[in-house]
Order: sequence, then C-alpha cells, then structure tokens
Amino acid sequence: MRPLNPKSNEEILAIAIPLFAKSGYSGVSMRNIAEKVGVSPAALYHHFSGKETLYLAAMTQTFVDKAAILKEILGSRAAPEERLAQFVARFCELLDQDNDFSMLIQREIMDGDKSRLQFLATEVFHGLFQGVIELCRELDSLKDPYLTAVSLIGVVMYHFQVAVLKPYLPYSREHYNDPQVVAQHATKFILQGLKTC
Amino acid sequence: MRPLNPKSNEEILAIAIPLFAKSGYSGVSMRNIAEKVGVSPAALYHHFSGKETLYLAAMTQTFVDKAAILKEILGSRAAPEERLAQFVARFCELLDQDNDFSMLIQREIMDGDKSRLQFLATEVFHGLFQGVIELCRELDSLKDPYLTAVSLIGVVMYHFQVAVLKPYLPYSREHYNDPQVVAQHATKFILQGLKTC
DNA sequence: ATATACTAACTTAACGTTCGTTAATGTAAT
DNA sequence: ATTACATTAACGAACGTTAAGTTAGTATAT
Repeated sequence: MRPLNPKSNEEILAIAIPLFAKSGYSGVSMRNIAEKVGVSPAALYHHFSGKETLYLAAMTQTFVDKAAILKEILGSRAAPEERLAQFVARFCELLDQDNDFSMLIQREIMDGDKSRLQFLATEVFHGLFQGVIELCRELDSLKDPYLTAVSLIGVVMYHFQVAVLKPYLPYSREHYNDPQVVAQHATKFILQGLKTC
Repeated sequence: MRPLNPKSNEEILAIAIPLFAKSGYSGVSMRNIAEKVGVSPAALYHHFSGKETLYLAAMTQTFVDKAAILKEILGSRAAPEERLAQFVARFCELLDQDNDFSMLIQREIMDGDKSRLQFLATEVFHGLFQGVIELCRELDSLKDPYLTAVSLIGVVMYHFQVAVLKPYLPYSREHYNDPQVVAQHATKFILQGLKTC
C-alpha cells in the first residue's frame, strides 16, 4: 500500500541525528533508526543510498545549520569586550539548547577520517574560528591569537562537555548547569584570568 | 598445543586500550582485538569473561594509572602560581604523551552509563578536581572555585582534543602542537586572561 | 469520464557477513 | 594426571543491504 503518511528525508534525519549523537556511527543500526522513525529498515534505502550516506547527511544538516548561527553570533559590532560577552552568552545558550551539536562535533573529531575532518574544519569551524581569532586580536594584540582562540572556545565548550559528569563531582551545585551562570563566569575568566588585578 | 608465548592480561589490555580509544566500544570487535594480540578470539575468554569485562578492565587500568600521576602533579608545595605553572606543564606533557588517555575519558563521558560515569568521577576526577579547586581558591578566593576549576582543566584539555583538527584550521602552525608551547600559553591565559593589566 | 500506465513510498523476506560467545578438543609444562 | 592456555568449529543473533511485490496517488491517452 502507498503510505498515508510518507516520511521525508528531513523527518528521518531529525530522528537519526540524536541517535548518532548519543551512540555514534557504529552504535546505531539502520534497524534502530527505522524503528524509531516508524518504518521498515528497507524504507530508509529509498531515501538514502546507505548508512554512510545517511550519517553524512545527518552531519551536514547539523553542522550547516549551526554554522549559520555561529557566524551570526560573531557579527555584532559592539566594542570588543561587549562582543566577547555576547558571543560567550549566545554560545552557551546554543550548547545548552542543542546537546546533539557538541556531541556530534566530538564524535567527528574522534571518529572522522581525513576528508570528514576537513569538511568539519572548513564548513563549521573555519568561519567561527576566524571570527574568534579576530576578536582575540582586538582584545589583546600581544598574545598569540590562535592559541588564545582555542583556549577561549575550550573554556566555553568544556563546561558543557563535562556536564554529564558534574553530578558526581565534589562541590557540585544545581545552578552550575545554568547557561547564563556559565556564560558569566566564562566571560570573566577569559577577560581577567585568575589574578585579581 | 600449549602456546610457547602465553599472553598475560596486561599484554591483552595493552593492545585493547588503544583500539577502544580509537574506535570506541562498539567500533571494536573481539575478533579485532584477538587478531592484533595474535591469538584466536576464543582465547580472550580465558582471560576475560566477556567484552564488557575486557572493556572495563581497559578503562580501569588506564584511569587508575593516570590518576596516580595526576595526583602526584598536584602534590608540589610551591607557591600557588608556581604550582599552577608546574601543574599545567605536566598535564600538557601527559596529554601529549598518552593520546589514548584523553580519548578514553571523552568516550566514557559520551558513552558511559550512570555507574561507569560514577566510577570515572570518583576514581579519576575526584582527587584531581579537589586539588585543582583548592589551587583555584588559593589563587583567587573571590571567584567560584568550582567553575574556575572546570575552566582551567578545559583550557588545557581542549588544546589536545582539537589537535587532530588543527592542520585544517586557518593560521595553524607546527609549533602549536608542542606541549611546552601550549603549557606556557595556557598558564598565562589562566593567570591573566585576555586583558593586559 | 474512464481506462491505462507510471511512479513514489513503502512492505516482507531473504542474502551473506560479522558479531559475541560457547563447546569440545588439544598440547606442553608442572 | 592435572592444569594453564590455547585451538577449531559452531551457535544464534544482529548487521547492512537487496530483491520482489504491493498499493495509493498522478499523469496521460482515449
């Protein structure tokens, strides 16, 4: 029978993305995805030519979507310090809202082959990174802007990477999961460091 | 025949650890491990009762080994700022030498169930974290030491997490992979932040 | 307007492969 | 003779994938 509610590629990807984010490429089977979509495994091959293709489509969709948001974040024309605060705040929001995003990036960094890494670097990180480097240069022209940019991004992302570990760590408190709290802390940390001056 | 060169549990783990680090739990099969060890798949079951057990043994071995090193790193009795510099330097060395370590941590954070996360948090991070928190408190008693500790660790670890991506990023240079260069940058970044003051 | 062909979106069933694991067996050293 | 450490062979389950068939809607021809 022709289905009454045919599934679009987008609907399938919307199911597949969180699955891949949570369990990785080899941790998710076509049957897993099909079941969650509510369709037979074979039906997936009508939309995508194979598992690898489906996975790449999921990656592309996630990254291209987010790259636009990230670039927009850096577009503000405020003073450098204000721009940093805004960038960190929105970056935290984004990471807090879409848990899949940072997980997929991590998975690609760990599992991706050369060509996929290159794709990730050029399509997602390149624009973001260049913007952050520029911002770092404006904030402190004496420090190496490349290393500073990595540190800056690392400070923000790491808080969300270890979020799942936080409940088991000493001195953990509920409000450490609030993206606003994290953003405020990260901004100060990046600008002033540890030394009260 | 009885083998002329019987394999010990440690030899098997020494092979399995980098495999799990590179491809994750579901990305490595018992046959993969057996082949690399130079033994039949069934032989592994003489040493470990199953894949899950082997994996947990690999995790435990890696983490308990490193936890000792990490605790030692924090044991110095120098002045706080000097202690920070030493800690960051040795942390960078460690991450640079043993690539498997940070990868396995990341995999556990992403794939681990509750009990495994708890194990990771208590056995590996708890001691380290408490030491870093203490250090942060000494360096700046006004900032939230918990959040500061996460940021501090994040700054250092992130440089090694994205190492594989660096060649494809703009302005990348060879010496950014030198752990001493990273350590020096990170120490300054953590202490002073971006604002020249 | 009705019959016909075509197509998109699925289904069920099965393919060969690989998976984790076990049973039965063998051999060299103690 | 027993034991420690392996082997080969096989189990059922799950894997990615494909072949063949079914049906509801669309397009075309009469």
